[in-house]
Formats: sequence, C-alpha cells, structure tokens
Amino acid sequence: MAGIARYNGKNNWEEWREEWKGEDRYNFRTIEKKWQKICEDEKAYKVDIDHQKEKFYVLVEFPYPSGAGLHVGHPRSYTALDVVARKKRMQGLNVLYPMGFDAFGLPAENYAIKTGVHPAVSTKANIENFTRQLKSLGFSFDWDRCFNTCDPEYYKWTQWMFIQFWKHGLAYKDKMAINWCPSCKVGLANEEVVNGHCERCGAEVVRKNKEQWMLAITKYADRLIDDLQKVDFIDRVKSTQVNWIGRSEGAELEFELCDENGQPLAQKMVVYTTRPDTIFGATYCVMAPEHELVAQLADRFENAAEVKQYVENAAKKSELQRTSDTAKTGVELKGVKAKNPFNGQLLPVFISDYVLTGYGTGAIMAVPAHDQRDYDFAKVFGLPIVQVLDGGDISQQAWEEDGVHINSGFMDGMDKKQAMTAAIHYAEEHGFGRAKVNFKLRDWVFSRQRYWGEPIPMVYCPHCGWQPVPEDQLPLRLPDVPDYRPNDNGESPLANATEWLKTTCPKCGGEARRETDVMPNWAGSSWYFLRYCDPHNDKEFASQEALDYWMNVEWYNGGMEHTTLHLLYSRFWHKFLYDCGYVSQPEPYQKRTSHGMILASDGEKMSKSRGNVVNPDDIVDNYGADTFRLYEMFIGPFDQVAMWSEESLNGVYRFVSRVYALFQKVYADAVMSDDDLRAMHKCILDVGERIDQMKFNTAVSSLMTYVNHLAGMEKIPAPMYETLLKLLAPFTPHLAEEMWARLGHQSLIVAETWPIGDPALAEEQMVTLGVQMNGKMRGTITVAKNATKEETQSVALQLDNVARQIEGKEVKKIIVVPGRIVNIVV
RNA sequence: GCGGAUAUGGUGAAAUUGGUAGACACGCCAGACUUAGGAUCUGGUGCCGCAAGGCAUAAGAGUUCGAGUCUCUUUAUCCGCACCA
Repeated sequence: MAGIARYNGKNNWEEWREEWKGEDRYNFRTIEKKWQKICEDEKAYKVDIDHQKEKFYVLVEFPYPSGAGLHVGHPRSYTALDVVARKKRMQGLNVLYPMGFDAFGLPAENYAIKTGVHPAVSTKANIENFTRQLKSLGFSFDWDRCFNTCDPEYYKWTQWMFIQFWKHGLAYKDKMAINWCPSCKVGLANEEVVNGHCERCGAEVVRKNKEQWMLAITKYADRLIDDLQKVDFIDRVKSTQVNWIGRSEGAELEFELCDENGQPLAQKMVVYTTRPDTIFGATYCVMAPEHELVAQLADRFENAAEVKQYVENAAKKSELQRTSDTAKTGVELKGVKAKNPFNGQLLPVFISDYVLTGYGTGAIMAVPAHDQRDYDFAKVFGLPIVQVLDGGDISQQAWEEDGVHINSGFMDGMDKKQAMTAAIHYAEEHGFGRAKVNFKLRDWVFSRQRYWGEPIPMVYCPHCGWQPVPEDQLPLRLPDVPDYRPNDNGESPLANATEWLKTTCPKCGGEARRETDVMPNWAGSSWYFLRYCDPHNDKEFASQEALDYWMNVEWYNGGMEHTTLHLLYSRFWHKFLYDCGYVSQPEPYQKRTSHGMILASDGEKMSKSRGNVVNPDDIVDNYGADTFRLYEMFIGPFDQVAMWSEESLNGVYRFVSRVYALFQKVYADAVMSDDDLRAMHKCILDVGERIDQMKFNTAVSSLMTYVNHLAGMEKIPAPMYETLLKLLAPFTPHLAEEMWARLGHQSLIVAETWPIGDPALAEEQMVTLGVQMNGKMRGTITVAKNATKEETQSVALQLDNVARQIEGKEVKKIIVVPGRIVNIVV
C-alpha cells in the first residue's frame, strides 16, 4: 500500500477537508487517471487461487477488437458485471473477472486485402486501442490474465482440442452442399446465414458442394437441451436454445416402391413424420429433388425429361429463392408408386423442393387434410384430401389440431396421443417403422476458406488419409502468404503458401499435404473462459487445479445475438471436454444473462453510415468514466434496449458532482437521527438487493434518494458518507477511492467490506396507508407501524372525507390490511 | 405461420409481486443567488376542473372488498426462427 501512503499523508478528515477546501470543482480528469494508476501499481484486482476463500467467477463476452474501437454497448455489459464483481469482492469472495480479445476474424482480413497490412499488425494495434479504452473506464479486470485468441500460445490449444475431437470421431471431413458466400468466397454455417444472405457482407448465399471439416454437434443435441435444466439462464435464452436445436419426436416409416401395377421394386422409401397417427390420410408422397432414389430410379420415369429439368432447376436456386417462394411446385414421378404400409394403398410419388434434403430422411408422406403445406400442394395438383381426424373445416384448410380419429382402421376413436403410440407400436410390430427423434440442428461446418484463423492441424497423406499434426508440433503456425485473397475455386489463401503446404505424413513419413482451411471465428471463443483460469500455462490448456478451483462460471453476461451461436458452440465444446475428463462439470456457465442493446438517440442502431455513433472516448473525456458507468447503469432496465441520451447523461454528471460536493459537509462529530439511520440502512439493503437482481437502474435511484437525504442535512456524520462511498464504489470506483482517501483512509476502498443493512433499523415507525371506500381512494392516514386493526380502523373512520361519505349509508364491511390499506365497503 | 418479449406522464422509467400508480431522473414552469459554471439552490409539474371533485397504466370484458399486476379477447411494436413434415 506504499503508493497510497505516499499520496495520502494525513490521518483525519478534518485536516483533509481543510486541505481540499479550495477544490470545489470536481476534477474527474486528474482524479480518474490517478486512481487508475494507483490500482494498477497496487495490482488491486489481481487474483490467485485461494482455498481459504469462496471463489466467484464473473464473465463478460470478450470483444472482437475492431478498427472502430469500443462501442458504447460494450461498457453496458462490462460495467454491470464490474459492479457485481466489485460488490462480491467487498463481500469477501475471491473474484475472477477477466478480459481478453477474440482476435481472429474477417474484418482484419478484409482490411488486409484492401490495404496489404498484415492482419496481425492491425489486430495488434486494435487490441492496444481497446485495452487503453477499457482501462480508461476503470474496470476491475485482472489484466495479468489477458490474452487473445490469435496468439499461437493460445491457438495451440484450440488446435489441440480439434485433434481431440478428431480422435474421438467427432471431427470428420465430408463432401456436402454448403452455404457458399460468393462475395466472401467462404463457406458458412447455417448459423451464419441470415434470411438467405451472408451475415457479414449481405450477399446472397448459394449452395455449393465442397469438402468441409465438420464437428458432430448433433450427437450432443439431446444433452444440449436436457442440461438446460441444470443451469440458471434467463428464460429467453433457454427457449432460444431449445428452439434452435429444434427437437421433434415422430417416426420413420418404410414405404415399398412399386410400379404402376403394384409390383414391388427393389427400393424402399423411408419417410419421416411427426404425425404417424394420420397415416390413413396419406394421399401421396414427396421426395426432395436431391433424394438419392430420384437418381437411382431415373430410368423408370415415364416423364424422365421433366423430372430431370425440375431437379436441375432446384439445384440452381439459391437457399433464399427456395425458402422465400412458398408457392408449391413439383413433378410427379410417373411410373412409380409408394405403397402405404398400413393399408396397402398405392400412392403417387412427387418430387418438390418444399421437402428439404437435409432434414429427416428427405422424404415425406403427405397428409393434406392435416398439414397445411401438404394441403396447399394437394390443391395445386388436384390430389385427394382425406380427413382422418375430426375437427375443422377441411374444405377451407388443413386441421392440425387434436381430434378423434376417423377413417383410420384400428385407430378409430382414439385421440392424437393414443393414436401416435398405437401407430408406432403397429409399425414396430410389423417391422416397417420405428419411433425417431429429429433435430433442426445440423453438424457444425468447421472449415473456412480464409486466412486469418487457426490453421486446421491436419495433414493429408495419399496412403494413410487424414492424419493429425503430432501434438508436440503444435502450435501449427499460420504462415505468411503473399496474397490474402481467397481464390475462386474456393481454396483458402493458405493454398498459396507452397512451402508450408508440403509436409510429411506423421504416420508413414511419405510426402503429404497440409489442410489449407482454417477454423471459424467461433473456435477460439468456444473455450476461452477455461484459459482465463490458467492463462500462461504452456503444458496444458489449463491446470487441473486451476480448472477445479475456478470453474464453473457463476455469472456470464453477453449479447442476445450470441445466444444461438456462441452459447451453443461453447456448451457443446465444454461437454466434449467433460466427456474426455478435462473439466469436471457438464455445463460451463451457471447463470447466463443478456443485456439490451444501446441505440442512438434517434432510436436507430448506431452506425457509421448514419453518423449517429457515440464514441466512448468522448464521453470519458467530457464527463468522466464514473459518470459514463453510472449513466449506463441508470439508462433503463438492464435486459432491455435503451436509447442514448446526452441530457440524461448530464443529469448523472450532476449527481456525481453533488456526491463530490457533499464532502464539504461531512463532520466526524455530527449526530445521526433515527431518520438518518433509517435512510442509511434502507439504502444499504436496497442497493445490495438490486445489484443481485440485475436491477441496476433502481439501485442507482436508491443511491440518489440517499444522496438527496444527505443533501438535506446540515452536517453529515462521517459514517453516513462512508457508507455512501462504499455503496457507490462498484459504480463509480474513482470517485469512491478519491473521497475515501480524503476522509483520511490509508487503504483502498476496493478492499473494504460491503456494509450490512439491518432491516429492523430500515423500517419506518409510522406508516402512511391509503383509505379506500368501495375500492376508491378517499384519503390517507398515518398510524404507528404496529397499530392494531381496531386502532387503524377507528382512525380511518375519523377522516373527514370518510365520515362525510359514510353518512346515511350502511357500512357492510371494513377490510384492514395492516401496513397496507383500509377499505370500507358501504 | 411458430417462439419470445414489450405496451404506464412531454421523455427514460418505478411500483415491496393483488393493497396510496408515476419513486428516481430528464425536460418544462416560477422564483432566489452568483466569482456566468456543463452552474447551483427553493418550489411546482399525469389529465380535466376556479374548486369540490372526476378521469387515468394500449383497447375491451372478467375474477376480487381492491387489478398496472391474475384470467380471457383484441390491437400495436420489437427480437429470434421460419416449407424442419
């Protein structure tokens, strides 16, 4: 604490007040810089494993260090959890609150293509800028744990983990139709396609067949849903995850394919349905145009040319065209019929692009009476519509609700649930079907034909196939290349690094070639929270001791935009590490919350093109970090969108200045009335409770109420002001430290203990309660807190207003709720 | 279409979970003061009305002694997902 002592030589606040008398202006610029330096010199926020203390791991999403610098949205999340971290620290917990940088990504690479500046160079500069900005806001991060994902010492472990995936059969290479962005020249995960457009550049996404590395996230689909029960995520986040995974229960049923006369062919067609109970209403079947049977049976089609044409057209269509065009098209496969296994009926078979190749089996049985899409298709093609569930008006639209089964053989009279069970049972018994669960979630496309990412540590040997780079050779460093542009045949810029490409097979030693694709952005952020536990370890991604001590994350906050992608990927990744025994719990985050976006004052998203961007540097410079932080907490409910307002910001500045000015009225010998004591304890209780409940905006308003109380006093007793500073310390750390020092304290307020409020002392002795007649407010009375019902009632009846209105009426009933209300019913 | 929200003064919002609607701020109005600062301080400010009083939580119904809060219906806005059989 040498630094503090040097700064503060005095021991009592009377002396201090004398000394600071001349300074009535709140000079946040010097004050904030001074305390940032002291806290850094003192390593006030450094944490280590301490088994004597209970740990608390607070996490915020680390930023992508863009060239634009920090956005005012970042501090909303960072300040909120900084408040939580600081409070927990003052409550005696060992708090880990780290920060790092998610440094691989497209913008740096695109910038490199434009300017020729190596991504490593621009990224480094951006990280420096971000670090400066974050430090200027006074967050209590343990900066010793800072790292970034493009550092080989970090991505070494990302690569190592990829190899573990591969060893466990969860990473595989597959040729498949992927979403291809013709502008970025890169394959995209489903998650990166927004309305058929590239999430980054907005270009229309097309389908392209490419060999891609895949991670088998679908193997974890069930657990990713089920384990949500174990964690405390806000409902919004949980339901988004469940929705995205899209679990549905149904059945796979086999249909024999026949010729026109019912003579069976060699092939069978398997369909997936969630409504096996409606099978007696199936009047035709549909396969996706890409279905393998379509090619296999091509010779049999009487209208082969027409079929071929349709298949080719479908292949040409972009994902967007295919999904936005809801008008039903299709072609019947003439010469082929499907036999309904339940009743032997021969059904026509169509191909249509409303059936998707990647979901279920790529083939369906169509029940137009009870599925609106089938209904629409049947209307276009004039196909029969057979109702098998009672209800609705089938002449108008499909009936998709529950009902009593009719025309359904052995299922007649059953409701949906009974019939589902019966149908599946029947199919299993006769060996042509089984219950089946399907997911919307697809495996994770893990290759990017790009430069600025982690090289995938795999080697292709003509004799031995794909082999991982030996683990002792990691990190596999990203080589320099002359040209960052991906080429048109869809190969990564790494394909240009001819020397780097050539290698030997780790297995047979023969000539081999490296994988040229890199990993997607999401890779590095899928496990970064583990690295914070032990960031400088060069033997393991983190030591067992560190992981056992620090994991799980108690509270993770981030943007709503990351609840589908990042959250799902990192949960999956963590579960895999759990299965391998590296981490001891199946879920990484105990609690997940999301903050609302901050919009510009015009209600629009902040963007360069609109010119409505607020730069955090300007706010820090003009109002100070404390005002900035406090304003972001006061701006509105934490989980909802908020609009930036310079006027409100100024109001918070006034509050901060008032706290500073109150110092002039602090006296050691001032007396505290019951009323003062009550105000203090009420504030302690409110602020603590509201921080825990993420109601930061109302926590600030109770601080304001307390300050208004202090401002009304002639002399402020020192303990009352000290309490204010402690409660304020998580929000406005610089101001709190400054005033704390001016009161004569030799140590930092960060290290102080959080005050404890006494509910008994916070309670009012007299309560004011409303008096209603027939539920309408007629006045208020003030009675002692512990007044009996009878006392309260008699006081209420004496009210002028009440007495007047009661006259001539019969009082039927008087309801007295002590401490709340009196209601007189006449 | 499906899923999730949200709706309260001129504005951002509170409301101890069914008990005095509008805390705390912004803005505005009036006044005071000054070394003119990003000032500060005092008072006022939901709407109608001189007042007594009446009306007010998107709209409508219901439950209740009592509803911003619970139930049903409707509307609007925002965010996801979207031909997932």
